[in-house]
Amino acid sequence: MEKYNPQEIEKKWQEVWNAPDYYKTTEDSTRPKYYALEMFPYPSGNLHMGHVRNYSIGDVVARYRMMAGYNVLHPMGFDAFGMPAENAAIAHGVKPGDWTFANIKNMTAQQKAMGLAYDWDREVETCREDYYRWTQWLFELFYKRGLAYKKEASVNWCDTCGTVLANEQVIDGKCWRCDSEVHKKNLAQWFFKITDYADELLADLDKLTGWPSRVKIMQENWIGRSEGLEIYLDAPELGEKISVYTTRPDTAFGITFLALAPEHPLVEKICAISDKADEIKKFCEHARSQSDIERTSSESEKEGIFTGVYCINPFNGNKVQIWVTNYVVFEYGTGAVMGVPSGDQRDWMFAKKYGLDIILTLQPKDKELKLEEMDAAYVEHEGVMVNSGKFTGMDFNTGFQAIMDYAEQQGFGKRKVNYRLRDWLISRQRYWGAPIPVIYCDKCGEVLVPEKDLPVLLPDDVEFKQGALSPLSTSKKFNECTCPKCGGHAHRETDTMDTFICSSWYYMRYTDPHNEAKPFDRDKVNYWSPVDQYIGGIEHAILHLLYSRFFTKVLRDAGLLDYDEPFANLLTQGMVIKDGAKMSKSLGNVVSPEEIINKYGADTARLFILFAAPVERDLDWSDKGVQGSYRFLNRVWRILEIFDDAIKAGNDTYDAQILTAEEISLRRTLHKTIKKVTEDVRDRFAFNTAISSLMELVNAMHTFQDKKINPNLARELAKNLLLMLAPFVPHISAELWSKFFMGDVHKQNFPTFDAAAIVEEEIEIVIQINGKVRDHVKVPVGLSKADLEKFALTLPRFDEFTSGKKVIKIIAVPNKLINIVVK
RNA sequence: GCGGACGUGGCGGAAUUGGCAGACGCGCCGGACUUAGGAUCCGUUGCCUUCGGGCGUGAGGGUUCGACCCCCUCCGUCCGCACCA
Repeated sequence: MEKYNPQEIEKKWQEVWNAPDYYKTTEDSTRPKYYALEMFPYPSGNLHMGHVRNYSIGDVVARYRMMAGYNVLHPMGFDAFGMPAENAAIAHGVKPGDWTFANIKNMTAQQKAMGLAYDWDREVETCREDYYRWTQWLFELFYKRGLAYKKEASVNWCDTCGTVLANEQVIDGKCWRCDSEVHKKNLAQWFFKITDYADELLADLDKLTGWPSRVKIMQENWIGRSEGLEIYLDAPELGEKISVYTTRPDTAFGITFLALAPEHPLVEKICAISDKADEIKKFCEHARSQSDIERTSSESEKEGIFTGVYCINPFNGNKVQIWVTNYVVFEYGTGAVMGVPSGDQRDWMFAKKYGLDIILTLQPKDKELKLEEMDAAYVEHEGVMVNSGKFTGMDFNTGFQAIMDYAEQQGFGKRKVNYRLRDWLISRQRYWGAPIPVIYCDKCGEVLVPEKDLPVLLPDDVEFKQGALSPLSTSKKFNECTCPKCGGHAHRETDTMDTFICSSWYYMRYTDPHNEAKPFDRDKVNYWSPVDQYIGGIEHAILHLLYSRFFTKVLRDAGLLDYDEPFANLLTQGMVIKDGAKMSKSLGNVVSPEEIINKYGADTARLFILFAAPVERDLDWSDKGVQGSYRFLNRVWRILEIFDDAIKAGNDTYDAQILTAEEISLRRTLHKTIKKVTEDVRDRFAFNTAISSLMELVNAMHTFQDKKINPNLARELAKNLLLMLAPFVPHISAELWSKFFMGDVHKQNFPTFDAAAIVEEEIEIVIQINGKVRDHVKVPVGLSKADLEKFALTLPRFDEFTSGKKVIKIIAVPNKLINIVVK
């Protein structure tokens, strides 16, 4: 047999797998379905190790399920709209589409060089007309359902990207993509009403038993549900009632000031009657010029200005100063906050800074608080109410409810649920995205592009000027149009959609990718969905995963599909790091997948990446470790070469009774390995331990390298080893299989273990004295607790172990140990 | 500040239900083969040791016959959220 030559055999098998029908998938009611999915990539041009890890994991899952008898959907595609294509256009004058498709071509070649089992016929590219046509169609569906609206708002603006961003896409005050500072701008923008689904998005997290709790907690925090009371405070000078929202209605008697956000509409009204109008306006300008970070970081200084206007606390009739402050967030609650310095640390600090009154409303039970001695607010949710009129004396829980009841009875308050989640800002002032299919008519106003006219195509006569508003507005043929309703003069919306919209439904399109009449067929999407195993990075814990859940629920309500959640199980893989840091060009620690594959082959790359760490954890890249994986594949090759004659001489059915003791033991190792690998792959995604047990098996086979081996056993070993290796290292498995066996290794059934082969007659148990291991003895398997206790007394070294001491008791655990407790 | 995860040999990691800590791999050391070895094969490898054993899973305490695993306190690393009223 020739030497293991990965370059040669990998090319050979990839050609087989790339045949158009090889991995073609169709619905099949006779087998259970399994939808395995890796997050589709942005076509940056080259695969990086993170992709290799992602696809290696997904491929093991998919190939294992295929061999285990499932009808597996395993597709791949590209999240192909996005900024880098546009930047390439600005920098090098290439067309975004040309740049994108060239990158896709390159990356597809690299994916194929990994030997991945994809149904390429289902490939989806979100920048293609036959895809974004349906993205636009879905936008219209949202619009018709009242879930898409345009409004002027203070929004996040990234100068570098020249566009607005959704809240989810601002990380620590910085742009998620380019890391530059984001600031606020007032613009009329399109939003998706994700807040309508806040409650369900939160509640259904409980259904996601196959998701890491980490991700669910992050989404829970992001949605940020809270229950409280809205209170209306009369402001006689303004002739208005001011609404505030609080989660601490029990402290309402302690209100000593009211804080408005600078953006609050009442501020203007106040300025109209206040003699401090100039100062107030100046303060508001100052606050608005601050970044979100400056305004909302818990470290930054709280600032405010008294307006000179008052309102009335409806609970006790107290006159309350109205302030404008920089720390109240306009978008949350009512944009106005009641100030209770005794019960809220921020209010405490604010009151201390500006010398405002403080009224204590809650006393802890164990010690008495005195205002003069306090240096912080009392924020605990327990104690007895004080200074609270008829509520004085009630304990926290009773008073909390009683105050809300009272406010509702009196009509100056209402129980309210609030969310931190904001609506999803989906317009982008960029070119390379799906145009928002809306027309503005001089007479009819906002009009949807009729379905028959979709897609609204991207024009090619645009100018890319960084920083300029919407490149689409520079296109002559795009901008001007006629109104679909009245035929009059109109112009088009020139913003495009957030690319996260494209990626919110691609996994549905995979189930019916060529449909020209609708985004996907309902029966097909229902057959395949939900995704049984979704695999990707933790960076999408909120973003893509929250948006996709939202989309699924909207499309369900619209009757397009019949399930609640898109991804039944989620696996968040760790990063690939080197020298203690994430691989990055600037650190110069990047290892190119192409290089590794050229040098050692895809099988080695896949094996190493699956073996080196558990999938959820970060993986330390090690060149030496890669060599170790390469060495292992050579060992597999070599041992089958050594067994060559035996394997070919053996039969598939034989009587295992005739084996020697050593052979029986080797066969036992084989079947234990089958059990272990099956459980590790199927139940735990513990590919590292699955591979380590395969290594143990190969090591055990090597003990026969100089010995005669029963040909039937050699055959059984080779067959099952290759079947188990097939999902991990498909090329070498296919090659070796073809040398010894008929058919296609990947179309065989994954092996099942022979329970009889695993049974051992004797087992070694541990003898402990006071919990310390002192000896090992062999006993028959299954010896009962009672028999084991009796057996303990007959141990040859029993007297030695217990001499001079008193035996207190004997603990026996069948098949495990005997522990003799002495004193 | 709040929430979460993690902490095991020189390194990556294993120990799935409270029952032999360190599987497997890397590295190191030794041996075989060899003109040669950076190929391959075999073996050793937690620390200490008077060779009986002692110690050992971030630190300290607890529960238990028995704890990497459960409980308490603390330290460290990483991640998420962070004036959301």
